[in-house]
Amino acid sequence: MAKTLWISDIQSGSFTGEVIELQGWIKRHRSSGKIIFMTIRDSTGEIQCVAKKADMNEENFDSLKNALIESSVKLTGLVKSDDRAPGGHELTISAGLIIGAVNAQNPFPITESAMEQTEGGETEFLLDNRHLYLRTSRMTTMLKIRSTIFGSIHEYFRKRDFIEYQAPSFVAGAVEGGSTLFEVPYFGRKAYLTQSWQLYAEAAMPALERLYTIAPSFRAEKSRTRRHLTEFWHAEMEIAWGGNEEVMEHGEALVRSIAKTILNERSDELESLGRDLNLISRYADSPYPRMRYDEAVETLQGMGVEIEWGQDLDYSKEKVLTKDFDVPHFLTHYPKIAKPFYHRPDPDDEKYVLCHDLLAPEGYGEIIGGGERTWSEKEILERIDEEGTPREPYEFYIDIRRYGGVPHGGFGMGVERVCSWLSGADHIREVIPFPRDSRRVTP
RNA sequence: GCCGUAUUAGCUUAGUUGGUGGAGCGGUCGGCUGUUAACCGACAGGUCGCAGGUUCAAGUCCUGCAUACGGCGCCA
Repeated sequence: MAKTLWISDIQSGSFTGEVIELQGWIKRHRSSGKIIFMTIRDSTGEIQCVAKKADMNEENFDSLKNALIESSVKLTGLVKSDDRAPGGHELTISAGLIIGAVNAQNPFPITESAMEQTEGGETEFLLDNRHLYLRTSRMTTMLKIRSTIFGSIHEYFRKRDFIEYQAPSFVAGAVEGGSTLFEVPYFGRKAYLTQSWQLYAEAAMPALERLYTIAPSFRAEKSRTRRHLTEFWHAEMEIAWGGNEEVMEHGEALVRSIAKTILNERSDELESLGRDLNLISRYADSPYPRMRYDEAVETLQGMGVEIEWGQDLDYSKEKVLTKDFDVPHFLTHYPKIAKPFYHRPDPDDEKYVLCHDLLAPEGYGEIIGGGERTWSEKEILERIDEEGTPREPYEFYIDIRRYGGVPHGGFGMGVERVCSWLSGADHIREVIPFPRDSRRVTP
Protein backbone atom coordinates (compact mmCIF):
# COMPACT_ATOMS: atom_id res chain seq x y z
CA MET A 1 0.00 0.00 0.00
CA ALA A 2 2.90 2.33 0.64
CA LYS A 3 3.30 4.72 -2.22
CA THR A 4 6.47 4.48 -4.27
CA LEU A 5 5.61 6.46 -7.37
CA TRP A 6 5.39 10.22 -7.53
CA ILE A 7 3.87 12.58 -10.05
CA SER A 8 7.06 14.62 -10.45
CA ASP A 9 8.80 11.47 -11.71
CA ILE A 10 6.00 10.80 -14.19
CA GLN A 11 6.25 14.37 -15.46
CA SER A 12 10.00 14.07 -15.84
CA GLY A 13 9.46 11.11 -18.17
CA SER A 14 10.58 8.19 -16.01
CA PHE A 15 7.46 6.13 -16.62
CA THR A 16 6.46 7.01 -20.18
CA GLY A 17 5.05 3.97 -21.95
CA GLU A 18 4.50 2.03 -18.72
CA VAL A 19 1.30 0.94 -17.04
CA ILE A 20 1.38 2.29 -13.49
CA GLU A 21 -0.73 2.65 -10.38
CA LEU A 22 -1.07 6.28 -9.25
CA GLN A 23 -2.23 7.43 -5.81
CA GLY A 24 -3.36 10.98 -5.27
CA TRP A 25 -6.20 13.45 -4.87
CA ILE A 26 -8.56 14.94 -7.45
CA LYS A 27 -7.73 18.58 -7.94
CA ARG A 28 -9.87 19.35 -11.00
CA HIS A 29 -12.53 17.34 -12.70
CA ARG A 30 -14.52 17.73 -15.94
CA SER A 31 -16.56 15.09 -17.61
CA SER A 32 -19.08 14.24 -20.28
CA GLY A 33 -21.00 11.17 -21.28
CA LYS A 34 -17.96 9.65 -22.89
CA ILE A 35 -14.78 11.10 -21.47
CA ILE A 36 -13.45 12.36 -18.13
CA PHE A 37 -10.47 14.63 -17.58
CA MET A 38 -9.13 14.71 -14.05
CA THR A 39 -6.17 16.62 -12.72
CA ILE A 40 -4.63 14.50 -9.99
CA ARG A 41 -2.25 16.01 -7.48
CA ASP A 42 0.16 14.57 -4.97
CA SER A 43 2.84 16.19 -2.83
CA THR A 44 5.16 16.48 -5.82
CA GLY A 45 2.98 17.85 -8.60
CA GLU A 46 -0.03 17.45 -10.87
CA ILE A 47 -0.90 15.32 -13.83
CA GLN A 48 -3.86 15.14 -16.16
CA CYS A 49 -5.60 11.76 -16.26
CA VAL A 50 -8.07 10.73 -18.96
CA ALA A 51 -10.79 8.11 -18.70
CA LYS A 52 -12.73 7.07 -21.78
CA LYS A 53 -15.99 5.22 -21.51
CA ALA A 54 -15.15 3.02 -24.47
CA ASP A 55 -11.94 1.82 -22.85
CA MET A 56 -13.11 0.78 -19.42
CA ASN A 57 -15.76 -0.91 -17.34
CA GLU A 58 -18.92 1.23 -17.38
CA GLU A 59 -19.60 1.07 -13.65
CA ASN A 60 -16.03 2.06 -12.94
CA PHE A 61 -16.32 4.93 -15.44
CA ASP A 62 -19.47 6.24 -13.74
CA SER A 63 -17.92 6.15 -10.28
CA LEU A 64 -15.01 8.26 -11.48
CA LYS A 65 -17.41 10.58 -13.26
CA ASN A 66 -19.26 11.24 -10.01
CA ALA A 67 -16.17 11.69 -7.85
CA LEU A 68 -15.84 15.13 -6.28
CA ILE A 69 -12.83 17.35 -5.90
CA GLU A 70 -10.36 16.29 -3.17
CA SER A 71 -11.49 12.67 -3.24
CA SER A 72 -8.47 10.43 -2.87
CA VAL A 73 -8.03 7.89 -5.64
CA LYS A 74 -5.91 5.06 -6.90
CA LEU A 75 -5.74 4.96 -10.69
CA THR A 76 -4.28 2.36 -13.01
CA GLY A 77 -3.28 3.39 -16.49
CA LEU A 78 -0.75 3.96 -19.22
CA VAL A 79 1.61 6.93 -19.06
CA LYS A 80 1.84 8.80 -22.36
CA SER A 81 3.67 11.87 -23.37
CA ASP A 82 1.14 14.33 -24.81
CA ASP A 83 1.53 18.01 -25.66
CA ARG A 84 -2.12 18.68 -24.87
CA ALA A 85 -1.57 17.80 -21.21
CA PRO A 86 -0.14 20.40 -18.83
CA GLY A 87 3.33 19.23 -17.86
CA GLY A 88 3.65 17.16 -21.01
CA HIS A 89 2.50 13.78 -19.71
CA GLU A 90 -0.83 12.21 -18.97
CA LEU A 91 -2.31 8.99 -17.69
CA THR A 92 -4.84 7.02 -19.74
CA ILE A 93 -6.94 5.36 -17.08
CA SER A 94 -7.89 1.71 -17.45
CA ALA A 95 -9.26 1.30 -13.92
CA GLY A 96 -9.80 3.57 -10.94
CA LEU A 97 -10.72 3.25 -7.30
CA ILE A 98 -12.09 5.96 -5.00
CA ILE A 99 -10.26 5.50 -1.69
CA GLY A 100 -11.70 8.38 0.33
CA ALA A 101 -14.86 9.79 -1.21
CA VAL A 102 -16.11 13.35 -0.75
CA ASN A 103 -19.81 13.67 -0.01
CA ALA A 104 -21.94 15.97 -2.23
CA GLN A 105 -23.75 17.27 0.86
CA ASN A 106 -20.40 18.54 2.03
CA PRO A 107 -18.20 19.34 -0.95
CA PHE A 108 -14.65 20.64 -0.50
CA PRO A 109 -15.27 24.22 0.62
CA ILE A 110 -12.25 25.91 -0.93
CA THR A 111 -12.88 26.58 -4.60
CA GLU A 112 -10.22 27.74 -6.98
CA SER A 113 -12.17 30.80 -7.99
CA ALA A 114 -12.49 31.81 -4.35
CA MET A 115 -8.73 31.63 -3.93
CA GLU A 116 -8.07 33.51 -7.16
CA GLN A 117 -10.32 36.31 -6.02
CA THR A 118 -8.76 36.67 -2.61
CA GLU A 119 -5.16 37.40 -3.79
CA GLY A 120 -2.73 36.28 -1.16
CA GLY A 121 -5.44 34.03 0.21
CA GLU A 122 -5.68 35.17 3.81
CA THR A 123 -9.37 35.74 4.32
CA GLU A 124 -11.08 34.80 7.54
CA PHE A 125 -12.68 31.90 5.74
CA LEU A 126 -9.35 30.49 4.61
CA LEU A 127 -7.88 30.92 8.08
CA ASP A 128 -10.87 29.09 9.56
CA ASN A 129 -10.29 26.33 7.04
CA ARG A 130 -6.53 26.32 7.35
CA HIS A 131 -6.48 22.52 7.78
CA LEU A 132 -7.94 22.23 4.29
CA TYR A 133 -6.20 25.24 2.77
CA LEU A 134 -2.87 23.53 3.50
CA ARG A 135 -3.37 21.21 0.55
CA THR A 136 -3.70 23.95 -2.04
CA SER A 137 -0.74 24.77 -4.22
CA ARG A 138 0.16 28.15 -2.72
CA MET A 139 0.39 26.75 0.81
CA THR A 140 2.18 23.61 -0.32
CA THR A 141 4.76 25.75 -2.06
CA MET A 142 5.24 27.96 0.99
CA LEU A 143 5.69 24.93 3.23
CA LYS A 144 8.30 23.42 0.93
CA ILE A 145 10.30 26.64 0.91
CA ARG A 146 9.94 26.80 4.69
CA SER A 147 11.32 23.29 5.05
CA THR A 148 14.30 24.13 2.88
CA ILE A 149 15.02 27.24 4.95
CA PHE A 150 14.93 25.27 8.20
CA GLY A 151 17.28 22.70 6.69
CA SER A 152 19.59 25.43 5.46
CA ILE A 153 19.88 26.97 8.93
CA HIS A 154 20.82 23.62 10.48
CA GLU A 155 23.31 23.03 7.72
CA TYR A 156 24.95 26.41 8.14
CA PHE A 157 25.60 25.96 11.84
CA ARG A 158 26.48 22.28 11.80
CA LYS A 159 29.01 22.74 9.02
CA ARG A 160 30.76 25.21 11.32
CA ASP A 161 30.76 22.86 14.32
CA PHE A 162 28.05 24.62 16.27
CA ILE A 163 26.28 22.44 18.85
CA GLU A 164 22.49 22.34 18.70
CA TYR A 165 21.29 23.08 22.21
CA GLN A 166 17.82 23.24 23.77
CA ALA A 167 16.44 25.63 26.39
CA PRO A 168 13.21 25.12 28.37
CA SER A 169 9.94 26.58 27.10
CA PHE A 170 8.61 27.12 30.65
CA VAL A 171 10.62 29.87 32.25
CA ALA A 172 10.45 32.06 35.35
CA GLY A 173 11.66 35.38 33.97
CA ALA A 174 11.67 37.58 30.92
CA VAL A 175 14.23 38.49 28.33
CA GLU A 176 12.43 41.62 27.26
CA GLY A 177 10.02 43.72 29.26
CA GLY A 178 7.55 41.64 31.27
CA SER A 179 4.48 42.88 29.48
CA THR A 180 4.91 40.56 26.52
CA LEU A 181 5.07 37.28 28.44
CA PHE A 182 2.43 34.58 28.31
CA GLU A 183 1.63 33.54 31.84
CA VAL A 184 0.75 29.88 32.43
CA PRO A 185 -0.41 28.20 35.64
CA TYR A 186 2.30 25.94 36.97
CA PHE A 187 1.20 23.75 39.91
CA GLY A 188 0.01 26.65 41.98
CA ARG A 189 2.77 28.96 40.83
CA LYS A 190 3.20 31.15 37.78
CA ALA A 191 5.43 30.28 34.89
CA TYR A 192 5.88 31.92 31.53
CA LEU A 193 6.41 30.75 27.98
CA THR A 194 9.88 31.60 26.79
CA GLN A 195 10.51 34.59 24.57
CA SER A 196 14.03 33.59 23.71
CA TRP A 197 16.59 30.87 24.15
CA GLN A 198 19.32 33.39 24.77
CA LEU A 199 19.67 33.55 28.55
CA TYR A 200 19.86 29.76 28.81
CA ALA A 201 22.26 29.63 25.90
CA GLU A 202 24.56 32.03 27.67
CA ALA A 203 24.65 29.57 30.57
CA ALA A 204 26.02 26.89 28.24
CA MET A 205 28.30 29.25 26.37
CA PRO A 206 31.32 28.52 28.64
CA ALA A 207 30.70 24.80 28.09
CA LEU A 208 29.97 24.51 24.37
CA GLU A 209 31.38 27.80 23.03
CA ARG A 210 29.44 27.69 19.75
CA LEU A 211 25.77 26.87 20.00
CA TYR A 212 22.52 27.33 18.12
CA THR A 213 18.88 26.34 18.11
CA ILE A 214 15.69 26.60 16.12
CA ALA A 215 12.80 26.67 18.56
CA PRO A 216 9.46 28.36 19.13
CA SER A 217 9.40 31.65 21.00
CA PHE A 218 6.27 33.25 22.40
CA ARG A 219 5.38 36.90 22.65
CA ALA A 220 2.09 38.14 24.05
CA GLU A 221 2.06 41.21 21.86
CA LYS A 222 -1.25 42.37 20.48
CA SER A 223 0.51 43.22 17.27
CA ARG A 224 -1.69 43.35 14.25
CA THR A 225 0.82 43.50 11.44
CA ARG A 226 2.00 41.31 8.60
CA ARG A 227 5.26 40.70 10.48
CA HIS A 228 4.08 39.42 13.86
CA LEU A 229 3.01 36.09 15.34
CA THR A 230 2.51 35.24 19.00
CA GLU A 231 4.25 31.91 18.42
CA PHE A 232 7.14 31.99 16.01
CA TRP A 233 10.22 29.91 15.23
CA HIS A 234 13.34 31.56 16.46
CA ALA A 235 16.78 30.62 15.10
CA GLU A 236 19.32 31.75 17.66
CA MET A 237 23.08 31.41 18.06
CA GLU A 238 25.60 32.26 20.74
CA ILE A 239 29.40 32.25 20.52
CA ALA A 240 32.11 32.58 23.14
CA TRP A 241 35.18 34.70 22.47
CA GLY A 242 33.41 36.82 19.91
CA GLY A 243 32.00 40.32 19.70
CA ASN A 244 29.42 42.28 17.77
CA GLU A 245 31.42 42.12 14.54
CA GLU A 246 31.84 38.32 14.51
CA VAL A 247 28.19 37.76 15.37
CA MET A 248 27.16 40.08 12.56
CA GLU A 249 29.35 38.21 10.11
CA HIS A 250 27.55 34.99 11.00
CA GLY A 251 24.19 36.67 10.56
CA GLU A 252 25.12 37.91 7.14
CA ALA A 253 26.64 34.59 6.07
CA LEU A 254 23.60 32.68 7.33
CA VAL A 255 21.06 34.80 5.47
CA ARG A 256 23.12 34.66 2.28
CA SER A 257 23.45 30.92 2.61
CA ILE A 258 19.67 30.56 3.04
CA ALA A 259 19.09 32.64 -0.09
CA LYS A 260 21.60 30.55 -2.01
CA THR A 261 20.03 27.28 -0.86
CA ILE A 262 16.48 28.16 -1.85
CA LEU A 263 17.75 29.45 -5.16
CA ASN A 264 19.37 26.08 -5.80
CA GLU A 265 16.67 23.85 -4.41
CA ARG A 266 13.39 25.78 -4.72
CA SER A 267 13.66 27.94 -7.80
CA ASP A 268 10.55 26.36 -9.35
CA GLU A 269 8.56 27.06 -6.22
CA LEU A 270 9.84 30.65 -6.03
CA GLU A 271 8.92 31.25 -9.64
CA SER A 272 5.46 29.77 -9.16
CA LEU A 273 4.97 32.43 -6.46
CA GLY A 274 5.98 35.07 -8.97
CA ARG A 275 9.30 35.73 -7.25
CA ASP A 276 12.07 37.35 -9.29
CA LEU A 277 15.07 35.01 -9.02
CA ASN A 278 17.49 37.85 -9.79
CA LEU A 279 16.40 39.44 -6.56
CA ILE A 280 17.08 36.30 -4.54
CA SER A 281 20.39 35.86 -6.24
CA ARG A 282 21.34 39.41 -5.31
CA TYR A 283 20.53 38.57 -1.67
CA ALA A 284 22.71 35.47 -1.99
CA ASP A 285 25.75 37.23 -3.44
CA SER A 286 25.91 40.87 -2.38
CA PRO A 287 27.52 42.11 0.82
CA TYR A 288 25.14 43.65 3.33
CA PRO A 289 26.10 47.22 4.19
CA ARG A 290 26.48 48.42 7.79
CA MET A 291 25.17 51.69 9.09
CA ARG A 292 25.51 53.14 12.56
CA TYR A 293 22.42 54.35 14.35
CA ASP A 294 23.71 57.92 14.22
CA GLU A 295 24.05 57.81 10.44
CA ALA A 296 20.54 56.42 10.14
CA VAL A 297 19.15 59.24 12.26
CA GLU A 298 21.03 61.83 10.22
CA THR A 299 19.84 60.29 6.98
CA LEU A 300 16.27 60.32 8.21
CA GLN A 301 16.53 63.90 9.43
CA GLY A 302 17.96 64.82 6.04
CA MET A 303 14.86 63.28 4.48
CA GLY A 304 12.70 65.45 6.68
CA VAL A 305 11.59 62.67 9.01
CA GLU A 306 10.93 63.81 12.56
CA ILE A 307 13.23 61.84 14.80
CA GLU A 308 15.37 62.68 17.77
CA TRP A 309 18.57 61.04 18.85
CA GLY A 310 17.85 58.32 21.41
CA GLN A 311 14.53 57.31 19.93
CA ASP A 312 14.27 53.73 18.76
CA LEU A 313 13.74 53.29 15.03
CA ASP A 314 10.19 52.08 14.63
CA TYR A 315 8.83 50.40 11.58
CA SER A 316 7.61 53.55 9.87
CA LYS A 317 11.16 54.93 10.02
CA GLU A 318 12.75 51.64 9.04
CA LYS A 319 10.54 51.66 6.00
CA VAL A 320 11.67 55.11 4.88
CA LEU A 321 15.28 54.18 5.53
CA THR A 322 15.22 50.85 3.68
CA LYS A 323 13.25 52.16 0.73
CA ASP A 324 16.39 52.83 -1.28
CA PHE A 325 18.24 49.66 -0.29
CA ASP A 326 18.17 46.67 -2.57
CA VAL A 327 19.86 44.23 -0.16
CA PRO A 328 19.51 43.68 3.60
CA HIS A 329 21.59 46.00 5.72
CA PHE A 330 22.73 46.21 9.32
CA LEU A 331 21.97 48.99 11.74
CA THR A 332 24.48 49.05 14.59
CA HIS A 333 25.40 50.96 17.75
CA TYR A 334 22.02 51.96 19.12
CA PRO A 335 21.87 54.33 22.07
CA LYS A 336 22.04 52.47 25.36
CA ILE A 337 18.73 53.92 26.50
CA ALA A 338 16.90 52.24 23.61
CA LYS A 339 18.08 48.68 24.41
CA PRO A 340 17.79 46.18 27.32
CA PHE A 341 20.50 45.51 29.91
CA TYR A 342 22.13 42.48 28.36
CA HIS A 343 23.57 44.57 25.51
CA ARG A 344 27.16 45.55 26.20
CA PRO A 345 27.96 49.28 26.24
CA ASP A 346 30.55 50.29 23.66
CA PRO A 347 33.89 50.77 25.49
CA ASP A 348 34.70 53.54 22.98
CA ASP A 349 31.58 55.50 23.85
CA GLU A 350 29.32 54.40 26.69
CA LYS A 351 26.31 56.15 25.18
CA TYR A 352 26.01 53.29 22.67
CA VAL A 353 25.67 49.55 22.88
CA LEU A 354 27.37 46.95 20.70
CA CYS A 355 24.35 45.62 18.89
CA HIS A 356 22.91 45.15 15.45
CA ASP A 357 19.61 44.69 13.66
CA LEU A 358 19.44 43.25 10.18
CA LEU A 359 16.73 44.90 8.10
CA ALA A 360 15.36 43.10 5.07
CA PRO A 361 14.48 45.14 1.98
CA GLU A 362 11.13 45.28 0.14
CA GLY A 363 9.43 46.52 3.29
CA TYR A 364 9.86 43.31 5.29
CA GLY A 365 11.81 45.01 8.09
CA GLU A 366 13.80 43.50 10.91
CA ILE A 367 14.77 39.84 10.54
CA ILE A 368 17.71 39.62 12.97
CA GLY A 369 18.46 41.28 16.27
CA GLY A 370 21.69 40.60 18.08
CA GLY A 371 24.93 41.84 19.50
CA GLU A 372 27.60 41.52 22.12
CA ARG A 373 26.53 40.68 25.67
CA THR A 374 27.37 42.51 28.82
CA TRP A 375 29.83 39.94 30.12
CA SER A 376 31.59 41.09 33.28
CA GLU A 377 29.94 40.85 36.70
CA LYS A 378 30.56 44.53 37.39
CA GLU A 379 29.01 45.72 34.13
CA ILE A 380 25.96 43.47 34.30
CA LEU A 381 25.14 44.61 37.85
CA GLU A 382 25.52 48.24 36.81
CA ARG A 383 23.26 47.81 33.81
CA ILE A 384 20.59 45.88 35.74
CA ASP A 385 20.50 48.49 38.49
CA GLU A 386 20.54 51.33 35.99
CA GLU A 387 17.42 49.93 34.38
CA GLY A 388 15.75 49.31 37.70
CA THR A 389 15.40 45.62 36.84
CA PRO A 390 15.23 43.38 39.93
CA ARG A 391 18.36 41.24 40.33
CA GLU A 392 16.74 38.22 41.88
CA PRO A 393 15.30 36.49 38.78
CA TYR A 394 18.62 36.95 37.01
CA GLU A 395 20.90 35.44 39.66
CA PHE A 396 21.76 32.51 37.43
CA TYR A 397 22.52 34.91 34.63
CA ILE A 398 24.81 36.98 36.84
CA ASP A 399 26.53 33.78 38.02
CA ILE A 400 27.68 33.13 34.46
CA ARG A 401 29.74 36.31 34.78
CA ARG A 402 30.98 35.46 38.28
CA TYR A 403 32.69 32.29 37.14
CA GLY A 404 35.03 32.92 34.25
CA GLY A 405 33.03 35.35 32.14
CA VAL A 406 34.30 35.85 28.62
CA PRO A 407 33.34 38.17 25.77
CA HIS A 408 30.47 36.60 23.87
CA GLY A 409 27.46 37.43 21.76
CA GLY A 410 24.74 36.10 19.56
CA PHE A 411 21.67 36.86 17.55
CA GLY A 412 18.08 35.79 17.06
CA MET A 413 16.49 35.43 13.65
CA GLY A 414 12.75 35.31 13.06
CA VAL A 415 12.51 32.31 10.76
CA GLU A 416 9.01 33.15 9.53
CA ARG A 417 10.11 36.68 8.76
CA VAL A 418 12.89 35.29 6.60
CA CYS A 419 10.50 32.85 4.91
CA SER A 420 7.99 35.62 4.36
CA TRP A 421 10.56 37.98 2.85
CA LEU A 422 12.30 35.47 0.60
CA SER A 423 9.07 33.94 -0.68
CA GLY A 424 7.53 37.36 -1.19
CA ALA A 425 4.54 36.48 1.01
CA ASP A 426 1.81 39.04 1.56
CA HIS A 427 1.59 38.13 5.23
CA ILE A 428 3.73 36.23 7.74
CA ARG A 429 0.74 33.92 8.31
CA GLU A 430 1.27 32.47 4.86
CA VAL A 431 4.54 30.79 5.79
CA ILE A 432 3.49 28.84 8.91
CA PRO A 433 0.91 26.02 8.81
CA PHE A 434 -1.23 27.10 11.77
CA PRO A 435 -0.51 30.75 12.54
CA ARG A 436 -1.14 32.12 16.03
CA ASP A 437 -1.81 35.77 16.65
CA SER A 438 -3.57 37.77 19.31
CA ARG A 439 -6.97 36.86 17.93
CA ARG A 440 -6.57 33.33 16.68
CA VAL A 441 -5.60 30.00 18.21
CA THR A 442 -7.77 27.80 15.97
CA PRO A 443 -7.71 25.59 14.03
C1' G B 1 -3.69 50.09 23.86
C1' C B 2 -4.82 53.48 19.48
C1' C B 3 -6.78 54.56 14.39
C1' G B 4 -9.45 52.93 10.08
C1' U B 5 -12.54 49.56 7.08
C1' A B 6 -15.88 45.75 6.55
C1' U B 7 -20.01 41.99 7.69
C1' U B 8 -25.49 40.04 1.67
C1' A B 9 -26.20 31.94 -0.47
C1' G B 10 -21.04 26.93 1.34
C1' C B 11 -17.18 30.56 -1.19
C1' U B 12 -16.26 35.40 -4.02
C1' U B 13 -19.39 39.36 -4.60
C1' A B 14 -23.35 43.25 -7.29
C1' G B 15 -27.20 45.90 -5.16
C1' U B 16 -28.52 53.26 -8.03
C1' U B 17 -31.61 59.26 -4.89
C1' G B 18 -34.72 54.20 0.65
C1' G B 19 -39.64 51.08 -3.16
C1' U B 20 -40.14 42.86 -1.49
C1' G B 21 -32.23 40.82 -3.29
C1' G B 22 -28.86 39.47 -8.72
C1' A B 23 -24.40 36.96 -10.59
C1' G B 24 -19.91 33.74 -10.87
C1' C B 25 -17.80 29.46 -8.47
C1' G B 26 -19.19 25.04 -5.75
C1' G B 27 -23.66 21.17 -5.45
C1' U B 28 -27.84 18.23 -7.96
C1' C B 29 -30.20 16.75 -12.76
C1' G B 30 -29.78 16.73 -18.08
C1' G B 31 -26.89 17.75 -22.61
C1' C B 32 -22.28 18.01 -24.98
C1' U B 33 -16.72 18.22 -25.75
C1' G B 34 -9.22 15.99 -26.32
C1' U B 35 -10.95 18.95 -22.15
C1' U B 36 -7.43 21.87 -19.58
C1' A B 37 -10.18 27.78 -14.11
C1' A B 38 -14.11 23.32 -20.17
C1' C B 39 -18.92 24.69 -22.06
C1' C B 40 -24.71 24.92 -22.45
C1' G B 41 -29.66 24.47 -19.97
C1' A B 42 -32.56 23.73 -15.54
C1' C B 43 -33.05 23.23 -10.19
C1' A B 44 -31.84 23.75 -5.04
C1' G B 45 -29.52 27.19 -1.78
C1' G B 46 -30.64 34.05 1.72
C1' U B 47 -33.92 35.97 9.24
C1' C B 48 -28.90 40.88 4.08
C1' G B 49 -23.79 39.97 11.55
C1' C B 50 -27.08 41.10 16.21
C1' A B 51 -30.40 44.67 18.88
C1' G B 52 -32.92 49.07 18.70
C1' G B 53 -34.52 53.67 16.06
C1' U B 54 -36.26 57.03 11.82
C1' U B 55 -39.92 56.09 7.76
C1' C B 56 -46.04 54.52 4.59
C1' A B 57 -41.59 51.54 3.25
C1' A B 58 -34.62 49.91 5.38
C1' G B 59 -29.61 45.36 2.52
C1' U B 60 -29.54 50.87 1.82
C1' C B 61 -30.24 56.24 6.76
C1' C B 62 -29.10 56.77 12.46
C1' U B 63 -27.42 54.62 17.40
C1' G B 64 -25.36 50.70 20.18
C1' C B 65 -23.13 45.87 20.35
C1' A B 66 -20.45 41.67 18.29
C1' U B 67 -16.98 39.64 15.03
C1' A B 68 -13.35 39.97 11.40
C1' C B 69 -9.75 42.40 8.53
C1' G B 70 -5.99 46.33 7.70
C1' G B 71 -2.46 49.72 9.89
C1' C B 72 0.37 51.88 14.20
C1' G B 73 2.98 51.13 18.86
C1' C B 74 6.18 46.78 20.49
C1' C B 75 9.46 43.48 18.42
C1' A B 76 12.22 38.55 15.49
